[in-house]
Amino acid sequence: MSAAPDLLFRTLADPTRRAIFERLCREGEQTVGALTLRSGVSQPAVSKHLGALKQAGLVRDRHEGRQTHYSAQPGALNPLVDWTSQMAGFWQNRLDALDDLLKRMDQ
Amino acid sequence: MSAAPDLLFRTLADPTRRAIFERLCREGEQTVGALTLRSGVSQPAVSKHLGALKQAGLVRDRHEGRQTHYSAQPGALNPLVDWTSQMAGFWQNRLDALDDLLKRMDQ
DNA sequence: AAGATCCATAACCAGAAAGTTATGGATTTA
DNA sequence: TAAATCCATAACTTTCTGGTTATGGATCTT
Repeated sequence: MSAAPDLLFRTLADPTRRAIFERLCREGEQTVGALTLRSGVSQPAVSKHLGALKQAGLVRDRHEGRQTHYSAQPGALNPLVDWTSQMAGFWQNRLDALDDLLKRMDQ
Repeated sequence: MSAAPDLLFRTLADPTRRAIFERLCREGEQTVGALTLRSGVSQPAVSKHLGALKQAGLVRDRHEGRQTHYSAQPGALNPLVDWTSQMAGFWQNRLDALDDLLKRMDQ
């Protein structure tokens, strides 16, 4: 199985980090400074969160002069979607199997 | 906005706990003892994880004599699906907006 | 060139969290 | 009734993690 969901879940588990990612999704590319302003934490904390998001593939960075622009990379959420539908799928399969069983018993 | 995704992400971030949930999804209802066997951790640890999963609404428990049966509640994953598609949606909206802008400029 | 700004990294601290062993209540078995 | 089994909780330890302040390199401004 892919180890991808693990890193994604761990990365998105922190509220501050997830809020940063959400802002990037909603509002598009932002500099570290802009993100820091409404994050409620210090600039180094934001930088660290951005590093974690980047390592999980959830954001990209683009250097421009002395500032760094970050943007969301929502395709990185795909393993999460896959995992979720897989879980739902297992569930559904077992329901189907039960259904089949009941039908055969009914005959 | 709903605080639901937060608890879900936090709960599913732990690999051991997620593995337990996955097994319940794949194989259906299990007792604590059965889950403990292939979990790699002690029985109290499994009980604690099951408690966390239950609090997040991801599992149900059913008492039968001295054993407790747990089963997955995959509907609890819905807020996760919602959150994910919302993020993807924001992204798409911004792409559309950009597209519109370019079209208008093109005129 | 000097000063200011932006950001990343280092070093450190405190609280959260996952694991353990010990224990006890409830139920089943002998 | 006595012993064994199942599970949850308590108490404790250790590790991980998110936060801070301090600092420095790079770039922009004056």
